[in-house]
Amino acid sequence: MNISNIIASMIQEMLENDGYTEIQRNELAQKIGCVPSQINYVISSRFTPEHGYIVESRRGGGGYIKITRASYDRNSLKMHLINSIGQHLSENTCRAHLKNLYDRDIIDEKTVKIFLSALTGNAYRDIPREYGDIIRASIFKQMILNVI
Amino acid sequence: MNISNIIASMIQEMLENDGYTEIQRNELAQKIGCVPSQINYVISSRFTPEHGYIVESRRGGGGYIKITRASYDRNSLKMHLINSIGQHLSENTCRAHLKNLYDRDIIDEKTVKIFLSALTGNAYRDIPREYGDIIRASIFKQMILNVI
DNA sequence: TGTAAAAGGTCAAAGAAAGTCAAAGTCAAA
DNA sequence: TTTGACTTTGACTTTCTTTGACCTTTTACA
Repeated sequence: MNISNIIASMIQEMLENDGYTEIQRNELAQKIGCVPSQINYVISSRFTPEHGYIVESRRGGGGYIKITRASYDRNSLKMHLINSIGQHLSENTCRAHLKNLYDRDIIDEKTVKIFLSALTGNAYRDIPREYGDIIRASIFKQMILNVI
Repeated sequence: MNISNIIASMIQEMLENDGYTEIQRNELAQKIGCVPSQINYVISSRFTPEHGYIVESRRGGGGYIKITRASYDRNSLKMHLINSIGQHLSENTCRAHLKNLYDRDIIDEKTVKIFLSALTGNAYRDIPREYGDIIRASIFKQMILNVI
């Protein structure tokens, strides 16, 4: 059993109660006996949106890392979808996904509108296409987790 | 919990009644047990116009710091907000705006979550900050118009 | 009127977390 | 045995907080 797995299962355990936990990075690292940055490694390799987690953090005095498990129960379609999207997402593919979700009655019209206002349009015109597609992919996944 | 958060929630509490409070900086600092300038820090990091507050003060004998929660109607607030955002929008400023909208009951908790998932998080860390701020500004405005 | 006292304001340094990145290590599969 | 994915490590960076020395404005009153 490597250290990363141990860290991961510790975090899992903390999440057990209510799918939510707040950790102090340095404190946890010390308790486990690893370098602090390994906590980051574990989080970024095992607690990603693809895995169904939302991570927030704050630096400075009183800083923390907050991990939330998005409720899976709904439909694994959500996870499927998220996992099917790579690092990039074009506007067209994005629209296709949304149409699909709408057709299946997974999201309503208003929600489509919200998604579209965040994922298409002028917003993306002012920066290189490359970056637009990266950010669109990332936002899309995050929104699927949070909104649906 | 760090001291700044404690100070902030004390001020929040004082504002609760009628969205208005007047404090004595030194007195408050003494009561809390911090240096007076920390009060300034808290005010300038958490009670800004972006957060929806107006702060006035006066020095000398009988001096004070007056904090008021600004109140506008929905529509002018919306327009004001959109106009106040330029080409760039940092994550922190964005959060401040959202907190403000939430505090004023203009958007509910779920909507905050939707906004946050579109406007913050790892999505923006994979591309140069410059572009992230541009696209955040753009999406934010678009979402304000479409969602609220 | 001029000066001391009483506020509040500013700023930069030090401290406290978390984040990033790349180099080095491990290990199993081809 | 080489390769490539995954881990481990640590130096360096960024962000947020705490502290204190010094500054400015206002008032009181000799």
